[in-house]
Amino acid sequence: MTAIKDNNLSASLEDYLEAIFNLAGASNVARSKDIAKSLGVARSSVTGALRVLKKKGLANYRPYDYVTLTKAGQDIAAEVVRKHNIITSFFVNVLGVETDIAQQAACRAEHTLGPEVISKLLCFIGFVNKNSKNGYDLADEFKRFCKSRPQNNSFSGKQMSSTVGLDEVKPGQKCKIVRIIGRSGVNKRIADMGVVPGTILEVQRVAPLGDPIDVKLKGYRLSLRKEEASKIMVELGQSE
Amino acid sequence: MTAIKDNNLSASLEDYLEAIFNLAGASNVARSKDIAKSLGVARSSVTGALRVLKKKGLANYRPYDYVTLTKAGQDIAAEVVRKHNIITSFFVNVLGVETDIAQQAACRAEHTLGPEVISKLLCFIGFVNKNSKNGYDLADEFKRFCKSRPQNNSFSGKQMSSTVGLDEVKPGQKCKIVRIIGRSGVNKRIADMGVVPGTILEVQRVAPLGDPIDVKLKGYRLSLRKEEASKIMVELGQSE
DNA sequence: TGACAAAGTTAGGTATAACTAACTATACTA
DNA sequence: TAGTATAGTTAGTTATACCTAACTTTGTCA
Repeated sequence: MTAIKDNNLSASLEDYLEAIFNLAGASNVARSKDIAKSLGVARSSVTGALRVLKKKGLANYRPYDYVTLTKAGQDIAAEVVRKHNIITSFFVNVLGVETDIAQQAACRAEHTLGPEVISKLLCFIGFVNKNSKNGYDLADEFKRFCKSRPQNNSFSGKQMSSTVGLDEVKPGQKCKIVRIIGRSGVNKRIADMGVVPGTILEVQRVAPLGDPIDVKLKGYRLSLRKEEASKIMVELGQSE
Repeated sequence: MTAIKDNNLSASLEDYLEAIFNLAGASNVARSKDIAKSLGVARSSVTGALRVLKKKGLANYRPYDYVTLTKAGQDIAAEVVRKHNIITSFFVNVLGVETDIAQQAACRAEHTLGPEVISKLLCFIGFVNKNSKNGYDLADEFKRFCKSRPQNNSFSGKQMSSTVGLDEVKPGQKCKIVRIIGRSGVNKRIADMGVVPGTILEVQRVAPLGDPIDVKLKGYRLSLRKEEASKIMVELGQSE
């Protein structure tokens, strides 16, 4: 039970670590102003973050002094940078995403992809490179493939049933009742009026604040309160 | 200037939307308890999130009532689910990551990958599938490639110079001074004592609280305060 | 050396997103 | 139909991570 290494750094703190690591570069030193600029935050936010990093033993920080990373801080920062580079490299070299868009996406994704995915990604980049040397350039081949079918946006995975509440239907639209939600009391009242699943109805008029809503069904008119209408789930686009 | 659609949903709210969308499934209705369970949060947190989603016009919510998504909410949820599926599919089918790890990673990454990356990813999955039909199974080939070189963890992108403050060096270790940070006053004082970049020194004793630190350099001993030592950046692993 | 600008800090405030504990509404069941 | 279990809400607290405005420290230069 002796102080297990607490690796649970927030994405924000990892960003600070990475920024300091990158700024340190040649001089091993980062200045608060530059950290603030590179992360696009106020100077005072940097002060706060540095206090936390110091408390976690990742940065050497004393007020009004230069900032350096401890060994532990450097290790984490190096890992973040490594992830960042792997992800960017994949986006740019394999997927062919534009460099600055890839950079931004990588910066956001680097905190969320775990070691399994990262190592596979690294391996995959190696695979693509090796293949490219063997005469079959995968990245190139993929680029050609992309051009041949530019807009293939069909990957829904789930059949989108466009079911909405009756309170969202606009005047003039026809729809079919799919299901009625709600407690027995209200439910029964409107069921008595012929409002049951399967019924096709047409919205005729919606009052300014959406209450009440006038609908036509089975030849007669009905005025529903918005609260009731929201409980009647309907399917749009009924031609008849 | 008429109310431009505010698409800036937090990752947390997108998660709620996705959970409601998935729970709704057959019945078009989600219950607070189930949302809480599927996201692993307290029931009261769901109430709070639902209030926000209602205010943004994404969910139909009234206290003690069932929850449904508005058309707008459904659209966003469907997009999140779509992303989720694309990312998971890529992780599992192309990279060969284990399904539940891929699910978790996808769930975290789905909020951070923008449309460019997602569309490329989608396209890439199509590319891999097509290739697999043409006799060259890319995913399979990659799996074999992975096995042939299991531990290829070299992707640093940046030369890791293991430079730390002298205050982090343990007794007995030798190191070389790389750089001295700090204001002229202190800087000059220790420079006069022979502490200049390039010097190799050995840490002899560190007092209990890390202050002072006794070092040996150029044949004589020196006692440094921790504050001073932290400003002396050194490179570890000097054999001589 | 003393005034000034730049860098850094503090204080105080906001928003998000979670929690626990206590309360209230709803639904079920005898 | 009364009592109770469950679901849902409110109130109050915590932690993160940002902000602005005002203050302090530091370094430079005339």
